[in-house]
Amino acid sequence: MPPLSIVSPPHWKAFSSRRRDPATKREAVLQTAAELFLEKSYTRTSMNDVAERLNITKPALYHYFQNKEEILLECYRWGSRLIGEILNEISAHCGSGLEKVEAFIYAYANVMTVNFGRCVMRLDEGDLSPTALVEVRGYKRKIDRRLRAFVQEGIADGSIGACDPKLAAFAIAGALNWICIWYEPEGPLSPEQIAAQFAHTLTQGLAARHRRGALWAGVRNNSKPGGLS
Amino acid sequence: MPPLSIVSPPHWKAFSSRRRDPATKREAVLQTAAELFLEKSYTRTSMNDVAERLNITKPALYHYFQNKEEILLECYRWGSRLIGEILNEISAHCGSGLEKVEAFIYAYANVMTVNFGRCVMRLDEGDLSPTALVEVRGYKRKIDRRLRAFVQEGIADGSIGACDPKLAAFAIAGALNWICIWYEPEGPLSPEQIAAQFAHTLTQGLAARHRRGALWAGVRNNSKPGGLS
Amino acid sequence: MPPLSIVSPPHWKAFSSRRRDPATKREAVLQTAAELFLEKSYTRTSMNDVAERLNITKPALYHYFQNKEEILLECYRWGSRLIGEILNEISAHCGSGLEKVEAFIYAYANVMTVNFGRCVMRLDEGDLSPTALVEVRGYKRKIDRRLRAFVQEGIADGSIGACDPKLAAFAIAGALNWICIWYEPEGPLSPEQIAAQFAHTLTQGLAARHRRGALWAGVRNNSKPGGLS
Amino acid sequence: MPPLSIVSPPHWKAFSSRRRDPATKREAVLQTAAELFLEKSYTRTSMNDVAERLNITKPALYHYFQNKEEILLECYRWGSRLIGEILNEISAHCGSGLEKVEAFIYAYANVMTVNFGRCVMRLDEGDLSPTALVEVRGYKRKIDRRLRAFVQEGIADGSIGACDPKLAAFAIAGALNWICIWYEPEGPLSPEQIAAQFAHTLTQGLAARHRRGALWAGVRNNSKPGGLS
DNA sequence: CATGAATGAGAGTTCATTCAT
DNA sequence: TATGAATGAACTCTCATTCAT
Repeated sequence: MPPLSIVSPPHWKAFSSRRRDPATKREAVLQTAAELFLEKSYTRTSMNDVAERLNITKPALYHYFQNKEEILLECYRWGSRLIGEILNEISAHCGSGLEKVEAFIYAYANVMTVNFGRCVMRLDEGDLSPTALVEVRGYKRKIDRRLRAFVQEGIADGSIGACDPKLAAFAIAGALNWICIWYEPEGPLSPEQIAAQFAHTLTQGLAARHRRGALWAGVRNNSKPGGLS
Repeated sequence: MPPLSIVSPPHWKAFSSRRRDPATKREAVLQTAAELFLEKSYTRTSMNDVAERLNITKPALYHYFQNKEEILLECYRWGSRLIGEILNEISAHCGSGLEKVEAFIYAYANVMTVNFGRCVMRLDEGDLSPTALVEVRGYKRKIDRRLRAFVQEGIADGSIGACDPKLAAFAIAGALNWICIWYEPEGPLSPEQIAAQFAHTLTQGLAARHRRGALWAGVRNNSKPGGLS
Repeated sequence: MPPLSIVSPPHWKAFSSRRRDPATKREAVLQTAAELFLEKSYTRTSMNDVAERLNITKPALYHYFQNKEEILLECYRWGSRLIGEILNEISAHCGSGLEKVEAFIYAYANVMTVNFGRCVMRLDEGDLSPTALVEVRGYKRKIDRRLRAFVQEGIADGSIGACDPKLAAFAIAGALNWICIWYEPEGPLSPEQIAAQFAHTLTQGLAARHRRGALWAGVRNNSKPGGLS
Repeated sequence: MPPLSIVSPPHWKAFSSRRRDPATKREAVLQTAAELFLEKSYTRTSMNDVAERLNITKPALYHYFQNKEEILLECYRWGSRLIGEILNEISAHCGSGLEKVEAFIYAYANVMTVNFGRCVMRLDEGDLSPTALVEVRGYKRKIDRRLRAFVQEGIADGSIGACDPKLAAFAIAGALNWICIWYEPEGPLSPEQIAAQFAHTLTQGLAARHRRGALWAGVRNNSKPGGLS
């Protein structure tokens, strides 16, 4: 849907006609809710807000979702599915561990600029009921595990230097997840720009790569942070 | 639990006697509130919750703070002060740009495991009033600017490879800020372990540095946090 | 109590059915609130009190009014409208300045025995927010100005003796406004009786008109309210 | 105390020295409270407000008064005493009923510009407990009865035209009591100006006295407050 | 005596949710 | 089917009043 990716119709249009696919309407609710949740947080978004933006009445929402939390949960599910698909594709197509990690960074950075993707990492898990929390934590753990597996692969095949895969994955995931907090759709940075530099910075590091031997080794030692509280 | 005896006394002890330093009590409120805000989020933490944990009544809190938001704002201020101090020390003592960034990562990772530090980055800005929001945004912008300045210094002095300093700072800050979301005080990872690997990973990158001697590999291995799940 | 059957039904009847003109319900709320505000003052009247008297729950009130103050403000508006209409009619129909003032006294005294009219002058302006206060002060000033204009007309056309119109208007308004403080609907004085004597006393004064012909005496006699306790 | 009538010392000075007549302090509390009650109403005046303006602590107030209501009640008593004295003086010294009424209007209008006097008529009786209410109502009734008696005297001695004394007293009292609502100490109207015109308007009426000689016109002119906007 | 600290009761308001039509 | 109306529970905050020192 290339043209739609630029200007998609407002979600409430899905409700303009009586005869409309209920699934479409459900999705419209979801899209609108995700929007609002990201704008104002789940707690500050009232069912009224959602209904208003869709030009429907509040109880109508309860036709499509049992309660507010189900809407939230569906946002998480939708976003997790998006991320899962990325991971599948990467697992299938890419080469070395480092290449997989790089591909992941690139693709994931893009997802973090999409509403449902942002929801997964930006919204507050604490708003979920215990049951739903378990489910969502499951999704997140799975993502983490798969990223970690890429890192481990890389260590094994020598494309990634020795390190603790868990912490490496946390560092990568953190940098990427934080995107969904500072990213602004209307801002100056395009998702691609972000993705590209992040892929580079996280894999190659900040340090200048001088064609160097032992000399630099000493410098690196010195650069170890000492004496900071 | 003898080892816990070095731990500071529970905050509510500050309220056990009527005549006691009000500043101590104020801080006790703040500490307890920060705890709860991190556990359950600001919105889900009621003034009653704070009062209960301190073994006082709700209105007593209003002796020390004008309203709930002031408590929140003070948490932000306290945390921002912590981070500001780190930055000052680094600016004063460190060498090259890369060294500053590394020192920053190390110190900042540690702050992200401390309640007030976590508050700054973990709590939802949206809970602040417009005025307070401006203030807090100011603190955050300042932190970002100073980190970015370190990166620029590094690029200038050749210790950091060419890159967009803004995005580099975002990557670093993201990885670090995310710590305050997954970090658990009782968990298996010590703040130092986290800090050490993050400092390495973010500056040197994941990618293996080829054509390197075994010596370095060993050193890196040693610095790796061991025994992580 | 057959004579009471002409009395309007209790306001809570408006809420007996779920589907009923919302405007009717809004007015019922207003009437009930005005009643209570006059009985117990605005501050001492809780939203619960209003709701209880209407046999509904507190939050239901918020369907019809945004907050407590809006209810208060609407009472002021309603009453001001009543008074404004009086003034319009008088401006249109009456003759000399003195006749206008007399007509005003008569009509106004009656309004001061009606709930909404009483609200305007009896309730405490200090309970209004600054914005609302400006609005209400505007209404009051307008009333004052128009009464003062009648007095000035009277001075100009010779029907009223020389005096400071501002103070004269204050005296008249004061006497009339005070009605809403001592008047009791169930009391022995009918609004008409009050209106009649006030119209006489304020225009003709207390002082006996000595050395006058029978003509004048008779007129005075006729205009005197008879049968007062 | 002529000099004090212009610039009396702030009431909190009574508390500046440890050794001070407790009665003086009590009165200072009363004066301050009356001030605040008139500025913001009894309900909106907190004990804190009173204490703050006196530069003392809240519980100190409870040394001089049992509770907030006692302060209010004392204001009523003080003011009622002032008014009672006026009435006594008039009863003793004046001549005809009309003269007494006129003297009353003059004196009473002045009292209505004094804090304690204003309290009696401006503050909301509803803030009093049932017992106190009975007491205050008693004071008010007494005032009303005495004014009414003057009117009756006037009717009997022919100085006042036939009318219902009760309603006449209400009209006069209303006009006068209302002063305490619109009067501003810093405003352009002096108490004397107000008193003078009110005395005239209420006794002579608004209506021009036709077929009268220049003598009367002149007198009326003199009594008119000049230079009012 | 005087004070800082604390409390209990109650206010207005919001909101997810569910009747009743 | 879909909606306007209604609810109950919860939360923040205020204030007169009273301990404890």
